[in-house]
Amino acid sequence: MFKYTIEKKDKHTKARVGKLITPHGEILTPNFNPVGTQATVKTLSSKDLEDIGAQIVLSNTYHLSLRPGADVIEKMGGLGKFMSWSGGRSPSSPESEARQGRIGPTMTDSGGFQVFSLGVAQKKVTWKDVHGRKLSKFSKSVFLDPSDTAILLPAITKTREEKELKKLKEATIHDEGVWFYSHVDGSKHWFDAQVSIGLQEQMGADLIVAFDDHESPLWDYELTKLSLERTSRWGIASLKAHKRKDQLMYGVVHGGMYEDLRKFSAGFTDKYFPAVSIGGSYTSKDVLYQVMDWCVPNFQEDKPRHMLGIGEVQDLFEGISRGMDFFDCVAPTRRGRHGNLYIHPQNGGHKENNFTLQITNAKFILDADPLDPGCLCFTCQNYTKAYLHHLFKSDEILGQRLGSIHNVYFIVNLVNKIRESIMEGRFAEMKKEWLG
RNA sequence: GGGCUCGUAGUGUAGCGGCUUAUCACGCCUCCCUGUCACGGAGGAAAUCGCCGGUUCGAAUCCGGUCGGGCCCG
Repeated sequence: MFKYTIEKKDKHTKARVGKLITPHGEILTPNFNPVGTQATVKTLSSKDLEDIGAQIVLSNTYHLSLRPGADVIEKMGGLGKFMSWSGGRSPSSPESEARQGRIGPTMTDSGGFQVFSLGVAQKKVTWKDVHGRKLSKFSKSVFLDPSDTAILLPAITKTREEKELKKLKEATIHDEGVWFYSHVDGSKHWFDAQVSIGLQEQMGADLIVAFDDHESPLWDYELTKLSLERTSRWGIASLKAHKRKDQLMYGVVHGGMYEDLRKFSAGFTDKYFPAVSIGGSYTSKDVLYQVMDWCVPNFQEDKPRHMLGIGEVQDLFEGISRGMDFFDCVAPTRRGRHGNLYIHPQNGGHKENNFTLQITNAKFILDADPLDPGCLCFTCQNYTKAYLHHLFKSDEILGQRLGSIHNVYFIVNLVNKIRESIMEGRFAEMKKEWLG
């Protein structure tokens, strides 16, 4: 039902091109998965995603189980059918092929990360460098002190004052799972491996993720080790709970920034799971790349490798060159909605600006050029920077949509071009052109 | 002709003798966003309080004049 084959390996790096066959179509790697947390990639229709060339969409078990409920998605024919996702255009199939009724590949995240990102990570911390300057990267990565308990804020608290006045509800992590409070209505819920996998089986995505515990990068070795032990235990429990054979399950590597924990976790995950992923939060890009360097040598060649939550331009190059196959990230859509739009190196993109420009800047008021000259996306083919600037300054919905179309197109096709460069033996060259 | 009102950043406003180096909102400028609670988060610039003159130790705040807007009575 699933088959992963390596088609081509790069001579100078660990980069590789592969093909994953799933029940709902094949996916070429390296591959970027747009994130559609609530069964929608915000502002984009399934037709938009097809036109962009996306091959798979990632949704979230936590969000969908709270609303509309995994049972609703099951009754509506599963995640792909529910969102009318017909999949990307296969290079081998003709443009005119009818898409009616076809369902494309989907993936769900386990919900483990949300226990962290909506709970443990809620306390605000600003990272500073050795000179006391605020770090531009990861400055929003917020982590609780190990002694604090996790907090979830009910959505019914609308203003900051209300939030402060409301009694904050704690989420508590136990050996077997997590109690947490819904951000939708404040109701109490239990998540563990059996629950997460059961929900993911109901929703029916092709690729699913084992239920994992997420360490804070601020935690010391002992706390991180305890967290990793939970992840390992929950991973095995996830495998035991998993019945459907038409779903491929990723195990998740953890261990924070500790070499021996990461190496152990990578080997452990590779030993038990048919597919491997790397999870975590990272205080810098250096740590992120170091973690991948530790993990990858412990993975077997022929298993799909997913880099959870990662997908900025530089990180895609560094991840692919280290042998990672799949990436997902909210950056293209979130940046797209906030007017932070990707541009190629020849148009001013570089590492320092994350290959983006801020379209709301006043210098674009009368700019008659396309956003990213040379880009073939719908936005760049039809609109000027001046118009995009106006849309964002006016808070018009079309701005968010055109920004998202461009950003997702940019990243999906950047990875597609990287894949081609590996096939043609010029990946290192392309990486140098982009990163210098 | 007489009377009453109002005049504070781009806009709308708070303050009505020392607690204000003048409040708040929007707007403006810039930065940030890595398994999305997110049209979100952070920072910044910008007003000699219509003008002139008094009273006072001290005036955006009180008084007089003046200019401008609005209203009322003849």
